[in-house]
Amino acid sequence: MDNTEFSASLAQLLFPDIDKTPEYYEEMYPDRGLAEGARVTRFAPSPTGYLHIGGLFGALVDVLTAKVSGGLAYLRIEDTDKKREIDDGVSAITNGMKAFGVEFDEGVTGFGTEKGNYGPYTQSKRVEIYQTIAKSLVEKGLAYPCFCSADELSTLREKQEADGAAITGYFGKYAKCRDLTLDEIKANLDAGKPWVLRFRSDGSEDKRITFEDMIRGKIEMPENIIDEVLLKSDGVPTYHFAHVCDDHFMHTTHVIRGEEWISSVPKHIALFKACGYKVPKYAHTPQVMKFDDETGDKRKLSKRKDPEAAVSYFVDEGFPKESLIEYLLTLISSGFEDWRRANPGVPAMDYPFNLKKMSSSGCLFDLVKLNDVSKNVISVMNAETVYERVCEWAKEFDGEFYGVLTADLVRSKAILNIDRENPKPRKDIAKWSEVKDYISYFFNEYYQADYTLPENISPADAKAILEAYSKVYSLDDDKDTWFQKIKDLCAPLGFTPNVKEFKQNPDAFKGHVGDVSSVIRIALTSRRNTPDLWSIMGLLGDGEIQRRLADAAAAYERI
RNA sequence: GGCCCGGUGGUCAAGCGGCUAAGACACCGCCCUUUCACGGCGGUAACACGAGUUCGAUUCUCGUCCGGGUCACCA
Repeated sequence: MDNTEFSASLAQLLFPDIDKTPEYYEEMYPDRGLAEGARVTRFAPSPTGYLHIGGLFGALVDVLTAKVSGGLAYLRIEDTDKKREIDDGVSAITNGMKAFGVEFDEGVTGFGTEKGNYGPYTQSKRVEIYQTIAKSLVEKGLAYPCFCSADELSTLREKQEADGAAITGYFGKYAKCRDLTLDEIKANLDAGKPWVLRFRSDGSEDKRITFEDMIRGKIEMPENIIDEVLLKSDGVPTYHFAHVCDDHFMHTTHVIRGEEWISSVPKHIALFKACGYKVPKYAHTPQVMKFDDETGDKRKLSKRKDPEAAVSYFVDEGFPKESLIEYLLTLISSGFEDWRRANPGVPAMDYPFNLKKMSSSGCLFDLVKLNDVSKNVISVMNAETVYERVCEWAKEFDGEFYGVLTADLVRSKAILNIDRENPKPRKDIAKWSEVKDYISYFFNEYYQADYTLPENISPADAKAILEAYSKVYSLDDDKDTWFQKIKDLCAPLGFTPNVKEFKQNPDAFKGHVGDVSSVIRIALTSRRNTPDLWSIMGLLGDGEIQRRLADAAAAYERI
C-alpha cells in the first residue's frame, strides 16, 4: 500500500460519516467581494464568564479597525471547551456589548441568535466543517490519530524535562503515534481507545520564521515543530485548528487578539499553510493591567481578584457607557484625546483609528482618569438626558431613590439643570451612583441637618445673619438683586461686602460677603460647597427656606 | 528554564539620530470668584542600567536588570 492509499483509507476509517469536501465549504463561503483595503475583523471570546474589561478593549479595536477601512467586524463564540463554559456566558457577552453600544456587523447577537451569511458563528455548531477539513488533512498525510493517554503524555514531558530538553511536547521522535500502521490504528479503534487527531509538523528545530505584527512590527521566532492536537478526543477542535478554519471561511483579513497569543503564531502559520490557506494579518494587542497595592507591581487585571475587571462593575457603579468607551479609547489610541478636543460631540466610534499607531506596552487601568473622562462626558449632557439616565440607573440599583426622583420630575430635572446647559457647565458628577448624595439636600427624605460653621464665624453672628436674611430675601428677586440683598446684610453686622477690602484689611471686619453667604448656604443645605445658591433657593421654595433658616438660627441660639 | 513581548514623569503617552524631551490625568501655587466647581496662567516630576555605532543617541546594535506572556485533549 502506498502513501496515498494509506492516507485515503485512514481518512475514511477515522471519518466515515464525513461526506463533504473542503470544496463544498469553499463554495458555501465565497469571497466577500469587499472593496480593496476593506478589513474583516472579529471578536472571538469564550463564554467562560462575565465580560471582561479586556474583552471590551479588544472588541473596540476590532470594530474600529473594520470601520475605518470600510470593512466589517463580526462576533464569533469560541465554545470548544465545554468544561469551562458557563450557562449564560453567551448572553453575558452579547448583553455586555449592547450595554456599551458596541455593535458588530454580523455574528452572534444573543443566546441562540445570529446574523450574517458566513455562519454559524458558534464553534460548537461548526464541528462538521472542522472534521471535513481534518479529514482532508489526513488524506494529504498531514494529520494522524494519536492514542496516547494523558498519563503517557505527562510521563513524556517529565522525561524531556529531566533530559533538559529545550522544547517539550509531542514532536519528532517523541511522537510515537506518528507512524502507526493501518492495522495498529484499526486495533486501537476496535479496542475503543480514545484518540485525538494531531498535525504532522514538518517544521525543524533550527529554522526560524518571521511575520509582521500590525502593532509590534517584525517578529522572529523558531518554527513550530510540535504535532499539535487538531481535534480533541470528543471530535471538537482545539482553539488553534478552529481559528484556522473559521478565519479562513469567514474571510477574516486581520486577526486582532491579546498578546498572549503571540507565541502560538508559528503554529497557526504552519496550519494555514498546511491547509493551503492564505495567512491573515495579525495584530496582538497589549494587555490591560492594574496596580496591585499588595505587591506594588503592575499586573494583568484578574477576573477573580479585581471587581473592576468585569464591565458589569461599571454598570453597577453607574458610569455612563460613553465614559468607559471614551476612556478605553484613550488607552487604545494616544491620538484620541486630541481628536476629541477637536471634535466634541462627534460619536466616539467615528474616530479615525489607526492600528499601527497603537501602543504595544501594557497599560494600567486608571480609575482616576476614568472619573475625569466621565465628568466631561456627563457635563455636556442636557438635564433631560441626565435625568433619564439617573432614573434608568436608580430604577435598577436604588429603587427608593428612583421613587424620590420621579415623584416630581419637573423639579428633579430643574435640580439636575443647575449650572448645566451653559458654555461652562459644572463637572462634578462622574457616575450616577454619586447623584443621590450630590442632590440629597433637596429632599427631606434624605436631608440631614449639619450646621457646623467655619471657624472664623461665631454662632451668634450666624444667628444674626440668618434672622436678618429671612426678613429680606424674596424668591421674586433676580440673581443680581438676590446677591445685592446679601451684600446689604454685611455692613450692619460687621462684615464687608467687598472681598478685596477684607483681604487688604482683615482685622477691620468679622468677615466678608463670602462668609455671610456661607452661613446662609450652610443653613439651607448643610453644606459648605454647593452649586449656585440662588438657583437652589428657587427650587427649595419659600416654606422650606423659612423652616431651614429658622431651624439653623435656633440651633445657633442653643450654643 | 527555553522562546517571545515590553520598559519615556505617579498614570496614559508624543517622539522615529540633533527638540529647552509635547500633551492629558493626578498633585501644588496664582488669577477669576459669594462657596465649590468651571475657566485661565504657572510649577514639581521622566528617557531602567552598561557598553558599542556615530561628530552626535530617548531614538540604532549588543549585554544586564526589571515587568509580562507562553510552553495543555484551556482559550
